[in-house]
Amino acid sequence: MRPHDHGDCIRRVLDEAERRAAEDRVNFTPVRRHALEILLESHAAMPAYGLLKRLDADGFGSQPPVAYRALDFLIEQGFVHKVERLNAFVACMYPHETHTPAFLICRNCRSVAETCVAPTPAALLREARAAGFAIERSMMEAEGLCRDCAREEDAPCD
Amino acid sequence: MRPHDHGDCIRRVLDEAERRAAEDRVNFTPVRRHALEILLESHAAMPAYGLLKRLDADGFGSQPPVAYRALDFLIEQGFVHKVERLNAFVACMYPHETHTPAFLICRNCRSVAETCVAPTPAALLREARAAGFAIERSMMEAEGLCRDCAREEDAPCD
DNA sequence: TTTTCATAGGTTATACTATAACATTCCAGC
DNA sequence: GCTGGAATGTTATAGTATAACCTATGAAAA
Repeated sequence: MRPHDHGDCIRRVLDEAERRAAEDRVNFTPVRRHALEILLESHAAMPAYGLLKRLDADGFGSQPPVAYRALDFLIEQGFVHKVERLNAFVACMYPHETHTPAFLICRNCRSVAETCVAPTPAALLREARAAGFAIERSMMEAEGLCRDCAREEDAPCD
Repeated sequence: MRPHDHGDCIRRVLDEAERRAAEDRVNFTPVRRHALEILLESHAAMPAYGLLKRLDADGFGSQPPVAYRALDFLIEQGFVHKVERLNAFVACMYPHETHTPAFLICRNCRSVAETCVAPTPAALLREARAAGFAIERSMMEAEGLCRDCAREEDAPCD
């Protein structure tokens, strides 16, 4: 993850979510908003039960559906993505555009970088068309080493 | 899924797996082989506990590690892929080449078509390079409607 | 106003997915 | 025959997700 003003990051996404929710007339309730805030705290993926623990600590209830319902809503609205490889969730960094999420997942520090690629890669579209398959959603996930962790592995004093 | 001779399909993949296992001097034991045979029976993705049930019925043991160990081996060897979206497993249709699996997952019949696309899409590679991220593996999964199910949805007598 | 309906949230229970940890067996190579 | 590694057997438990049913709230219809 490149250094950046994370406060800005949070505000920008939260404002955009607020705006979009109002525009779409969907109910951005306190528990939903707070779930998004929690996910925005870091760029690492958070498991549902990690989110639940935080929601519980903040007085929103302790049962799994509390977390899963908030996540369902946030994903539906495109504010959050599920990282399938990790069974974990990250706030979307590009809530202003519909897109196919593509993740770079660090196997060392579990950080997740969301990158901006085309909605669906042309090669896959071609294959789908040839097979008569109608793509509705797609996703890409890559695993490897982020810049920082690669540096560490190189270090002689590992 | 296009009509095809599924017997051929199975034999081809099984032979190739056998050959590769011998070549790589890995131990293609009965339970591992049988797990692959079970997964090859259909192009739908099978959950680990579905596989386990089948293995148990065929006398290979009833405890989860039985299935997960076989799957670990088969995935390691590239004979099987995990479909993350479904938490389920499919036999690889291209065991003779190292590749990035790309799946077309039908939301209706759960069939999974593995398509042949480039190892990692150029756009993602570019993004990764820009972020200083070293990709080690990647995958793509698309959800939608397969040819057959699309036909059904169109049907007036739905 | 009262009814009605849809949406959100509370609560309990349970199903599904995956791995840790340790014991045992078997075989290859010394 | 001993030794060490790989595979398997077995028990227990951790982690992920949803079903089902109930209550509250509020806006729209009657």
